[in-house]
Amino acid sequence: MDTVKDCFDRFVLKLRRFAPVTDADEAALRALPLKMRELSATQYLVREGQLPTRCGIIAHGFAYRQKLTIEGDRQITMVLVPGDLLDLQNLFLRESDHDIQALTPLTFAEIPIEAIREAIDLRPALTQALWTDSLVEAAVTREWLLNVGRRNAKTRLAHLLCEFQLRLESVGEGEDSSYELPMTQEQLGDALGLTPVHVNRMLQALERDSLISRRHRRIKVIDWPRLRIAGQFNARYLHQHNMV
Amino acid sequence: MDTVKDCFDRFVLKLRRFAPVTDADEAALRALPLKMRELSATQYLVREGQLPTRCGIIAHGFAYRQKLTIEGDRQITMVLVPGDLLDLQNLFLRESDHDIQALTPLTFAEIPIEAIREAIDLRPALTQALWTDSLVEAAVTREWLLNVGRRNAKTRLAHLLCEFQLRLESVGEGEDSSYELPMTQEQLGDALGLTPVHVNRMLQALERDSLISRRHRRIKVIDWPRLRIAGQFNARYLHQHNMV
DNA sequence: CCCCCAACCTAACAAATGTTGGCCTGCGGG
DNA sequence: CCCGCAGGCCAACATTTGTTAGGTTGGGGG
Repeated sequence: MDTVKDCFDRFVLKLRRFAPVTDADEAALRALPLKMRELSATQYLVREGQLPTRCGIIAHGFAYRQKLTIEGDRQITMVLVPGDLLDLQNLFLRESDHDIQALTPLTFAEIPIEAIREAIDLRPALTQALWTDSLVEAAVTREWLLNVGRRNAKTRLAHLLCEFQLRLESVGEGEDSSYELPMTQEQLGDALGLTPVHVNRMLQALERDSLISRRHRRIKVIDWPRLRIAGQFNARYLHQHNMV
Repeated sequence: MDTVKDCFDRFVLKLRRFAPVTDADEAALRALPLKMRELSATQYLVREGQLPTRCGIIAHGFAYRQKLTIEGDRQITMVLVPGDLLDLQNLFLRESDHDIQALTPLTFAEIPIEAIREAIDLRPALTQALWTDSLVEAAVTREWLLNVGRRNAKTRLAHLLCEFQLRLESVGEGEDSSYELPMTQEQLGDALGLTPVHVNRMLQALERDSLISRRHRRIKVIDWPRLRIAGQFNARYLHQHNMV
């Protein structure tokens, strides 16, 4: 299997949802100098305060962005899936304002920031595609803020599960309404602003309501329509049909 | 007084914190076709689901981005101050995923999206400046997510007050450590994921601790160092020294 | 093959924050 | 000049979510 190809296939597939990408643009992306790298779970890709000079695209595995309070409480602000850009923001921002950490064993293509900068200078379509990607990420973060700020624990969790289902399906990782959710309940809590104990209670509640079933860490969505309602889920913020 | 000049002075001042903007770039911005518009408080600039075709820059007054749950609970995801872009994301995203609403009477320069698109096609420096601006906005949203998800009510409120102080100072609206905070306690609650009753309690707590004083809606920061500590405030996420 | 540890689960209790309802105040409009 | 009403304030009580602590389980490493 060709990891580099997988990586760019997913990446380009995603960009084409958001912006026009011609075959020539795609070729330019695939021609970028890169080095495939691997990390084991929990390793850091970027730490807050660092000045990174590379950018990554996930081929396999998951990662997440997190921020810490002074007391060490953690908020996960985004989960990154295959095809996602790891640290595009460092194209223009000097210091990273958050950590990026591997959630599972991770394979990614590492590209020098300078190479990306040259590519977008030459190809306005790539500027549009990447910029749009960062705008969509901001939209997802806004939705998470609504989720954490204004929805109760059960709704919040259901919403997150809906989002994963859609995002994983869209990169071909979710089969017949079930998917591997490689997060501990503690990490789910850190994404939702809840304690692991309460995440556990709410997972059981969703299971009791026959919205999902669980086996180890595989989530199976049993009743998508009702899960959607339970999570007040409206996919607009994912902007997946931006190019219609 | 020249409102258009005020508006662009602040706007360019802000961009120069983030990205190199030459005098020629600045001239190109100032040459954009625009129409000054005014709105009264509570009027909407953009509604979720709309396809806006214009972009605004605030000259005077405040606005905010908000999202609503199905039940009508509101989360304010960002407060916009003079010099801020009102809806740049609509440069590339079709449907707006949130509302933008005036918080106070508002004066802003309205620019057709097409004109901005042409300007950035001609001038890569403007692409960088505006893109960076949207990255900083995303960074602020991430910090708010941390704030709402992982900090207690008092810390959260103190953090928000610190952020306002800095952002207002940086556009010349905060004098001698006090500023007009034109938000009701209900709106503060909607920004913090709290009820107005609890915002009231926490404002009183901060006042009792002699960190701030209040007179109507004017906030005076009495003890900035201690307010910073109380709010666990670290300004890194504002990226105000990106160009150093 | 077994051991060990991380993750999961559970329950009793504690605390933070929300809810309700009512009163007070000041300001803008008639 | 007064009236009405939005915003602020307050207190009693309700609820959600957090805390602590301990027991259970399953899979990877030795």
